[in-house]
Amino acid sequence: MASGRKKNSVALVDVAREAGVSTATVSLALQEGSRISAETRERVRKAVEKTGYRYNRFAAKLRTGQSRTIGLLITDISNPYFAALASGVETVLDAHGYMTFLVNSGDQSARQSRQLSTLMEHGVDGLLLSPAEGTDVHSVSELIQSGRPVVQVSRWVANLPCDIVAPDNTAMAKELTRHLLMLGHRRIGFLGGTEGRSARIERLAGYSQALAAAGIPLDPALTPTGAPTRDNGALLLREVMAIDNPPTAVICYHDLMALGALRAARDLGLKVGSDFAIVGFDDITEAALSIPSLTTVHIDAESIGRAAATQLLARLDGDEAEPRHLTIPAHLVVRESCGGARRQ
Amino acid sequence: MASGRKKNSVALVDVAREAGVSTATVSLALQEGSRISAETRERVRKAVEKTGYRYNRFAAKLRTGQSRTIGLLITDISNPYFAALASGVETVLDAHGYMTFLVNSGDQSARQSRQLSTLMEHGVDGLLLSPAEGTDVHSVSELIQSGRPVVQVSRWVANLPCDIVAPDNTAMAKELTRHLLMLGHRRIGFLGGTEGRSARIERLAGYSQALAAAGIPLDPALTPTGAPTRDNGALLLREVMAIDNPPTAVICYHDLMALGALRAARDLGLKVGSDFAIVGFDDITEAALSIPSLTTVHIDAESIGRAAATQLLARLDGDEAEPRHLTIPAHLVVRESCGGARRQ
DNA sequence: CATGCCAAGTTAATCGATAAACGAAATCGC
DNA sequence: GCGATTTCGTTTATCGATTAACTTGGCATG
Repeated sequence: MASGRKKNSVALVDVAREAGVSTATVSLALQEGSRISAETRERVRKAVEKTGYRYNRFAAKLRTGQSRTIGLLITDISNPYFAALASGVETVLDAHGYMTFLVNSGDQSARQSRQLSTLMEHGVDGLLLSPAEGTDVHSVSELIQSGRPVVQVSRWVANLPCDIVAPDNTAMAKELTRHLLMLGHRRIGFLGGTEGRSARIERLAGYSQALAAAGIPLDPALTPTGAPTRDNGALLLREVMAIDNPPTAVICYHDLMALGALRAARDLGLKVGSDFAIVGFDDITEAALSIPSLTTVHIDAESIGRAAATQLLARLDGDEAEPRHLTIPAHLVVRESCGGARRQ
Repeated sequence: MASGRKKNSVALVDVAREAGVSTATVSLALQEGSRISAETRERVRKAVEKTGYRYNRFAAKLRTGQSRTIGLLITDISNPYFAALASGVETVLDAHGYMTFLVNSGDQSARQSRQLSTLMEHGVDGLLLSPAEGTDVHSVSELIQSGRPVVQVSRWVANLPCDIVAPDNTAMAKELTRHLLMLGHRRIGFLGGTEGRSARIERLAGYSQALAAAGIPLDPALTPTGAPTRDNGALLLREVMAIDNPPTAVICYHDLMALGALRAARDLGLKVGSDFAIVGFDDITEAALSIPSLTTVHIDAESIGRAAATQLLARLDGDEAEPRHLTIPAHLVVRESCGGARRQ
């Protein structure tokens, strides 16, 4: 078929030959708003059709330095929250002709560093990062210094000159805690999340503020840390229920942990929804369907993903303003697991 | 810092200058087992270190035609089954130096076609595909004809010259049905999955075989189709329960639908686990945790992902054998939702 | 000593798209 | 009518890594 070329792929030069113009003309004709007559442009279009030409992004990248590719590095793909977030990101980027490299660090910082390095090698134009526990700031700032915009999503580490898009954790935790206080609870626990993780710090802050406002002292025994997994939710609940003066309500770091805690509560014989309250964060699909259904904070992961992607696109478009910290609103969803007034 | 070059990136030529050798030497030194002395190789290694050189895969791709990138195109990222599958794929490919483009078609074939095209443009070396409903065979075979190996995962469409890695749907559906028969059920439904979808066809086949063996005729009213979503699980259960002679047990296309059906059953006042049986496929995490917990077929999505990735790597390595259909074993997990013997 | 051979490196062409710089024809202004 | 400007296109260098083909020096062999 193709004349005497070795590769089976059709290149710009083949289209040019077919259309009887130079490769430069073809290249220009394929870009919007360039100085090529409508007539020639049409001829090129036909030649492209006829030859079955396919754009070679690699060659273009080599020349222009743009890959139209971005990296989305998250910590846990099996968490529906991140699945939704990824879906939001993809929607926006896809609409702007960008391709997304979705990478899963499994919350391991060493793995994350390797992945960052690979992403750079693959020439991503920018990065959306939900940093892993113990993230090495250096490996990220190397990326930033190479001129590629980075946006931290959902979680963040300090001291990085980049945008942040995250839910308003502190405010929501405060509201959630106040709700429990209003229901009569006085011993309220806060379970899980890793020490030093931004989301835990912020949520714990909101929790503390609400307690302080109610004149209740903080009790460290009620706020154990733990990696954010379902199993740990169960584990930490057993832990706080074993202390001398156990809580009557617990706020879990997120829904996945809350669902684990729910399961453990059932095994412990606690009547969640009447004797005992368990609440979470995120409002993943399962939260509405569990028994009892989970009171939680609805965080629209999909729209956080969209917002983060939009922000990244703005940066790629040349927005040079100071790093922004975007806060995405969330709202309380009261369901069964927090019960009515506490039975005493 | 860098002498007089425009781009801030360090290229092979910079390393060569630093090490006092030619770019060819540097390139060769960086590849295993090439004819470069240990001494020179060491010098190059130091120069790489010193200059902060980073491999440019785009330039390499342009020359060699290899991107060390593969596409993983799935239908529903929010289904934990696919999340696990993706995780398995990534593990294997990552270990072999490949990067994964994870793309989510949302089960829309038009979107999938566009995404396939984009993936080609981005020069993926191969593709792992879980085809969307109504997949356009042509768009996939174009990819295959361009010489890139494709492996269909979990689901498949016919008439494509490529490998298939999928669970043994027929055998497992047969076993599941037999289990329900053994428990005394005679009216058994099969809910959902889209008409023509491979997994539905296979599972329905196993179901039919088991019924036939028990001398029970097929009743089309008991096997409604429907897109595989949680909501449809609920919908279809209501549908079959409204017919004249409703079933006493239903097999759902997969766990997500089964969980939807479970919810609907509760609303309908059915006592799942004693009066009524609901079973699924996949054994997603939630299946073990629902109330009642779900009897299902454990399909290890992660290992299917690993197997598929391994198969793809073999093809990329030059394996030219005839297309294979790999069947991954699965096993029945009996939990609460199928009950003991049926109350009559 | 001439010849062949090997080991270690180098030269230079190549992959495919882009865009700066240039050229040529057409149109305009006065 | 003549220089100036606009319009549409082409020529060509470039991005960075790879590798076939070639050079060079060292060593062995007859």
